[in-house]
Amino acid sequence: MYLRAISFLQQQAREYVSSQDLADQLHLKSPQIRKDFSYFGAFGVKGTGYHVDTLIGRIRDILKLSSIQKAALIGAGRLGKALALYPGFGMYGFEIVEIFDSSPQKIGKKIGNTKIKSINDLGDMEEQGIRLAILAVPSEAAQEVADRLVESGIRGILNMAPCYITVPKRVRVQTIDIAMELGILPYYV
Amino acid sequence: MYLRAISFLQQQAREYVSSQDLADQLHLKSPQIRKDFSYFGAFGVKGTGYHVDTLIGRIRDILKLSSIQKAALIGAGRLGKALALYPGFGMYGFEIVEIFDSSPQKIGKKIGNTKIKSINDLGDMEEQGIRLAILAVPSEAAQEVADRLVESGIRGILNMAPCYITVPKRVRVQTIDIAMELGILPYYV
DNA sequence: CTGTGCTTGTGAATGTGAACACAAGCACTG
DNA sequence: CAGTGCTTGTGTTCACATTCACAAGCACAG
Ligand SMILES: NC(=O)c1ccc[n+]([C@@H]2O[C@H](COP(=O)([O-])OP(=O)(O)OC[C@H]3O[C@@H](n4cnc5c(N)ncnc54)[C@H](O)[C@@H]3O)[C@@H](O)[C@H]2O)c1
Ligand SMILES: NC(=O)c1ccc[n+]([C@@H]2O[C@H](COP(=O)([O-])OP(=O)(O)OC[C@H]3O[C@@H](n4cnc5c(N)ncnc54)[C@H](O)[C@@H]3O)[C@@H](O)[C@H]2O)c1
Repeated sequence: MYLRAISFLQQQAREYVSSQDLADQLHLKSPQIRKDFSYFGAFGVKGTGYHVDTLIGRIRDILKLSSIQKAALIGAGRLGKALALYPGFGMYGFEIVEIFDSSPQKIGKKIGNTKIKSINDLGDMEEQGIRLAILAVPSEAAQEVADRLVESGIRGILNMAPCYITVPKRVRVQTIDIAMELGILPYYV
Repeated sequence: MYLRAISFLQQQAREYVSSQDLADQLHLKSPQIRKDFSYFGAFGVKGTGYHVDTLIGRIRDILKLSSIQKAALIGAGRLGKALALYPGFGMYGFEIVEIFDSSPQKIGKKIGNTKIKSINDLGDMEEQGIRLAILAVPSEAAQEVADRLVESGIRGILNMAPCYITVPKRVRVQTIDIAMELGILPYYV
């Protein structure tokens, strides 16, 4: 969240930012931000604020986003297609290098410059340096595909299906349930 | 989250569920679940668990998801198209009744059964009983469109653009930044 | 109708994160 | 070089959420 906000400031050629500025932008309190940054090691300048470039570098290092991270996309349906063509992953240094699907109609076709391969040709992801996967298959297939991904050496899964998937401890899953997020709104409205 | 998990059990014709069962499924501790449900008012049966149908009804009531909620979609791009055709909103009682875009190439075309209208014909959402909007426009346009939505009487916005938008206090915003969620993974991997 | 086995509901203890308040420090001015 | 204005870093306080532990209660069996 900080990385996104501060990258935005970088684009505007801002050199320094104060905790108060960030707090206003992110709708947080300024001590919160100073405490967080202090855990990274102190590098703010009293009276001036934090050096934007330094801050971005530090956060990227901590999040291990300094080097390009390869990712595989599973499921070339409506959502999968949108994700495959989404340029926003680039900002965090992600690159979708493989797309897999199970549908014979889709295998062999291309999305952008990437050819859709059969899920049966998943192979060894670890060997290819692909540690992340984006899962955009129907809920019913999510667990089965996750199992295959784990077997192939994937270490992190971004799950777009509205269901829990079970994986070994060494694998990290992050689930986004878009409908659920929308479901939060009526309560407050 | 509870609603999703328990709806799943309902589909499997499960009649009762214990806090322990749910805890295992959601990777939580069972007292957490009992505490949460106790805030809703006690209605579990000792020795048996919670009645699935009653629980779902209660949670839907609290979240104001008992009646159908109309929603407008803004932005008929790649993501917008996927969202417009996504059946998963139905589970929470949502229905996308209007689609708006600014591109002359898209206005007038249909996605599913819904015609894409011009953003200039937004009109009065409140009058039409539309209180929610899904925002799937480029980041640069997000704030401007949000302002127009607020003006038209929208009360809740699901923002898919990777940026903060500022709205009056009476309006609630929920932002999903898909790339950011993926950005969390490398740290743990 | 009594005993056994679960499961709930909740007071108390624990853990954790946010907010406050302020000393310390840098920059810039005259 | 002293004075002024901002901003950081952090010890302390506070608030809240999670977890524990256990009495109370229901179902079902014999
Ligand atoms: N469409 C949306 O806007 C949206 C929004 C939120 C969540 N989702 C979720 O994302 C997932 C995909 O949604 P969608 O709308 O793209 O669905 P879709 O039906 O358009 O696409 C699913 C794709 O997955 C492929 N697939 C099915 N089983 C597979 C398997 N075992 N291995 C590999 N590929 C397989 C299908 O061939 C298809 O191409 C679903 O779980 C859905 O709930 C979608
Ligand atoms: N594509 C994805 O998978 C993906 C993933 C995560 C987030 N997002 C975000 O979702 C948003 C949309 O992404 P996309 O890939 O669909 O982009 P897109 O360029 O394909 O579509 C954007 C649509 O918005 C319309 N638009 C532009 N300005 C508008 C305005 N002022 N009023 C109404 N409509 C307007 C455009 O005509 C276009 O149809 C972006 O903010 C993007 O960052 C997309």
